[in-house]
Amino acid sequence: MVTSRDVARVAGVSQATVSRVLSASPLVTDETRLRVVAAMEKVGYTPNRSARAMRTGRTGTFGVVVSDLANPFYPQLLEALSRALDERDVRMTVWISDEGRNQAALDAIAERAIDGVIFTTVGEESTELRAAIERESPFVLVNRTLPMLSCDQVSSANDVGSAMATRHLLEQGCTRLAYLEGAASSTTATERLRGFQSALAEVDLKPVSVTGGSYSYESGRERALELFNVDNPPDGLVCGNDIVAFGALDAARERGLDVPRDVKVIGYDDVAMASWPAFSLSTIRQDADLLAGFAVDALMRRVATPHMAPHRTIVQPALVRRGSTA
Amino acid sequence: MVTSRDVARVAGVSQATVSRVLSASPLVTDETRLRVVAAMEKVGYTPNRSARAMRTGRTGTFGVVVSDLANPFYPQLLEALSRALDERDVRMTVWISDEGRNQAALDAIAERAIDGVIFTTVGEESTELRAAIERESPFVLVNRTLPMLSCDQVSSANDVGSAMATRHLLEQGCTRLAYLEGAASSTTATERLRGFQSALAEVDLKPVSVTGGSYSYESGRERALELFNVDNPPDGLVCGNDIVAFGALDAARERGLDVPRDVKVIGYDDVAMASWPAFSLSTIRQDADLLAGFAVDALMRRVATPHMAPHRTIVQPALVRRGSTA
DNA sequence: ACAGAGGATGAATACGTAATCATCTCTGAT
DNA sequence: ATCAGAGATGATTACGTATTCATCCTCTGT
Repeated sequence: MVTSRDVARVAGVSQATVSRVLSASPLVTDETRLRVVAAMEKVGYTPNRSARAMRTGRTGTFGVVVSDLANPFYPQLLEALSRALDERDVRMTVWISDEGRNQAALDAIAERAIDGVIFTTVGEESTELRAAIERESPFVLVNRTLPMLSCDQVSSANDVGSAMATRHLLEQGCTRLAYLEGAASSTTATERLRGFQSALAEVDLKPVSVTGGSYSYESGRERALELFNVDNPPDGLVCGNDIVAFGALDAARERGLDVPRDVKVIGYDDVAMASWPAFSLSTIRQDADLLAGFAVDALMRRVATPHMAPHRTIVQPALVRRGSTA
Repeated sequence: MVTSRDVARVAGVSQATVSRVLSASPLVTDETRLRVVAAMEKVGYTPNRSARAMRTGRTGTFGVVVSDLANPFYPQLLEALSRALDERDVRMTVWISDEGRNQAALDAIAERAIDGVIFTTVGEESTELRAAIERESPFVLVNRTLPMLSCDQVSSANDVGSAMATRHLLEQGCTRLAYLEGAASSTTATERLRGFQSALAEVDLKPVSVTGGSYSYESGRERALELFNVDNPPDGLVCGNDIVAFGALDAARERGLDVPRDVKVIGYDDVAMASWPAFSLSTIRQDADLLAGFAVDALMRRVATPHMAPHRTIVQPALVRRGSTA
């Protein structure tokens, strides 16, 4: 392995000077800087991140915990986070799992393997997060909110978005609306449900049905099939997310219902598939790049200033009109 | 920060003994081991990975480079890799991008930020990989093969799988087969095309059409629409992967063609969506967990034994019959 | 011309761990 | 009873970098 000492020897300077060149210190003559850079080139030097990490206490790596890659929104968000981190020259260590990897990522902070972590999913119960706050482990929630938890959070205005979706269906003439909630344990689900209910309350309407389930295709399909079985079925379905909506669309197709004539369907997220002609799903767009950028910035600030007061960032969603409602 | 020295002081032993306990050395009495473990517990000790990495030269982290998360097969593969690495107590640093992040991951090896890297996508041109071999940077190709490159590779038998798909359509009575190739730059695409051609040659048939494109929904849809425009359109479509097949299915739907009566469609990968009733796509299953497990094992061996002769592992795919061909 | 300031560099050290080497104790065989 | 050898532990060092402290040199203002 070629070290900064080797570079120093070749350049005829001390190791300290090489280090100064690496950190772009102004205390180095242009002339020696050039000599050092040339020496680095010549000996093929690459700084050792492990050594640097030990010395500085910073690894230049953030953790990202993501669950349920089966929902295309998460790959999309992961990609956005990758881009955002890349732009800031930070590496990304990822934990994927249905549940319980939160602790693994927090342990990695304690082990000094990463500088902080971005959680894209957390349940209501968050004992380990409270402990992390105590311990001052830097972390940020993105896409999920826990109002009672005093930490940095970045999310989209789920209630606003869901209300937009609901009003859109009302404007399109729907009168019998059903809500297909996502996983009850997730905060996005409850927020979106609240938006639906408040939009209905504005016009003094009651929902035909509100069902709980999971954020999955199967869950959406099964619940929609149930809904279409009753006498006076709903003419509009507001879905917890796009995947649930895809299931609902297929259920309508199976029942021989025409979308949007017989029943209108709207989702949430605007995943890439929503624009496929097979679905042409109206939905609420969440700007993953925006969420990711805010999350990364928040975490960088948190790492730099541990005692900063927690900050909450809320991104506004947007309605995307497609064939499923028009 | 609490260090192994703190533990040593509390336990009344030397730092060396604490280190020995950490590495489960047999040279420690059960009695002192217990005392040390108790001290760790008491002071809340966590080993510092950065320091350990500097000392041992191993980070306990592998890199994974993945492109095109829009194709659900990759999230699936990424999740499988995450599982495989997790089981072996190795962390996973991820680079996501259309292209060109290969170099970033290889740089991370040079910087001692990771021990090795798993590439899930590589193009034919691989100058940087040749350089990596020269430099003895440990890496493994999974899901892509480069026969001319002397490195560890894990892939499924794409030609075999594609031939299986083709024979299946022939058995189902198709006589006018078209092939919708994936990205010509990818080795999987050319291998799968070869399997298609050889299966047709077995029965002395010529393809109606072979078109190049990308591994995307749009590419599949557009090419299928073209195919359905001619006088005597194909009655079977063999697609480069499932996403292309989804596009083809939607094209058929748009044209009012019944699947599988008018045209049969088969994909490749068996992503989760393929089993959705909306598609019910027959396809060739690749066992992502198997690929991931082999890839991780190969990389661990490569890291442990740099001069080991390169090894190639090939996993057999399996036919999955669904509605699109029956 | 000289003192003092500040700019540029080198020497030395610390980060936390694993591993080597040295030391000591105890057991068992002669 | 003595000694060899193994087992258990402690002292010390090295990993590669960033940073502090010390040193030297040059330039400026009087």
